[in-house]
Amino acid sequence: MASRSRSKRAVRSMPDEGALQRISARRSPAAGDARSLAEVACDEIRLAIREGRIATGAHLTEVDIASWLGMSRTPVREAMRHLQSEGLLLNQPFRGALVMRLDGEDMRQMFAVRELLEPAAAAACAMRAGPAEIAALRAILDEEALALDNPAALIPLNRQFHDIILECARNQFLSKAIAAVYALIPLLGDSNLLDGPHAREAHAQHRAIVDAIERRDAVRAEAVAREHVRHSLETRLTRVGGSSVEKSRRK
Amino acid sequence: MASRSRSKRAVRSMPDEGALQRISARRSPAAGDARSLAEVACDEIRLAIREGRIATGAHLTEVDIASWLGMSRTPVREAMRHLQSEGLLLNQPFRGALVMRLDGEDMRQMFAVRELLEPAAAAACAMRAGPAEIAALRAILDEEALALDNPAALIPLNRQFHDIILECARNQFLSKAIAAVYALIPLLGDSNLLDGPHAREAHAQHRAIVDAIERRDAVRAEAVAREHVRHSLETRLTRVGGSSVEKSRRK
DNA sequence: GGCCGACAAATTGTATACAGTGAATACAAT
DNA sequence: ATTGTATTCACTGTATACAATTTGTCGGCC
Repeated sequence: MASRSRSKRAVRSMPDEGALQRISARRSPAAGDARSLAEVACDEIRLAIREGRIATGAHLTEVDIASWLGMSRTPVREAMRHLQSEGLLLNQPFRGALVMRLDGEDMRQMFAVRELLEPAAAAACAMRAGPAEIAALRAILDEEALALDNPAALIPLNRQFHDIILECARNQFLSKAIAAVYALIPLLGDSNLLDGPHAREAHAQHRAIVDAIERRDAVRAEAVAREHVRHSLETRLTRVGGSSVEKSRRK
Repeated sequence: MASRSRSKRAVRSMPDEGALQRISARRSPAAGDARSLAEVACDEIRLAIREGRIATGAHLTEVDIASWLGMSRTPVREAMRHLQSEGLLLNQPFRGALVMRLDGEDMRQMFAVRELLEPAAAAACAMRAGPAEIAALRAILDEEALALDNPAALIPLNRQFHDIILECARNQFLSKAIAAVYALIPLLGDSNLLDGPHAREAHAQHRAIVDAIERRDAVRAEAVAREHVRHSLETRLTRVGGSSVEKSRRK
């Protein structure tokens, strides 16, 4: 009935003028940015999804994003295509893109695969790690120990920890497979590490994994890594169950 | 306008003129193609790599591909970006892209991960398969049996077989992870199914997998699938060892 | 009142122009 | 001859204009 005068159905999820100004401050010509606008767009969109500024299920169009980020459609298009191939966005041929949304079943599927891959990475790492890698892991552990109640610091540390193990496994296909799964983590919302008890338990498991790696105990590393993934899923599930978040039924 | 013969200059490591003509016949105005040029470009490049018309290690530029396929740089660029994210091409920021090449170690890594994922898919399928899926698998088996010496028919059947199992596993993340690994298969060169004995053994294993699935014997399905992957790697390795090793053709 | 076709709006798909980057090359100075 | 510097060149990164396509809406017709 109401004639569509504007193209802003997803208005509430789009950052407005304030954010726009903040972002497009990137335009300094002399700065050695070295990142293409497409990469910037990709990261911005991903971040906005992770932080909930763009809601899951929202409808995105190239021009909206382009004007939001203050660039032309070309790099935005490239970024959206990339996010589509990652699975974060769902392409609709002439109608824009939808931000994918995951339900509890999807989450279970994700963790089932992680439970397959991450223990394998830990085991491979245990067989290949050299002194340098073990030292790097220990350094992360120490930093984690000091940041257990500081999620903002803990989250990148956690990522580094898993990256080192993955790199140490020296299997590009394992890395690719895990990356394909991790790509959808921004859709899960807040990190588990915001939860203090979970962070402590996760840190203890990290320590156990490094201990096993240092002893070249691949079996133990694999087992602890599997437990680590399981624990992560449990925390997710209890957090969802405990909070008031309910699945919205609207299509 | 869309003239089909454009300036075909500076074709260095490109397919020859025959291929060029064959491809650019795509511009029929009435055809309900429904595929974007970017998708066409993506498929053409992938196919050319798989068939060896574009050598691994070759240097590709957007303009070369664009003039080869008779389209503008925009869809070509999109396709190349996609192939880069798949890992088939290696991007060099302002200098084009290289066709990735895999050595024996890479191949071992790939099969190590497949040995992790495909058995899991078979097991999940064994737990979830309904009559329809089992019938579909049996139909494929029958067709395979008739085409054991016809690789051109066998190859798509093989893909369908694995696709059905994967879909039946009903885990989008497992699918994504396997897809990430499979994406680099075009770099491996000729299919194992060109080898008669291998094709027969693979068919027997397929049959054993379906039998296990039908009996809901997840453990057995998993074991046979693992053996299937191992056998595939062995064939690859012996073929490489036996045939002319053309590793260092060019730097 | 409901169905059907044409028109209009919105959005993507594609082409192309132009600017920026980094390597190769030519040239001058030592 | 060698090295340092300027120029050129091929290529990508980005913006923008235009074509194609889908969908929703409005009017007419049964």
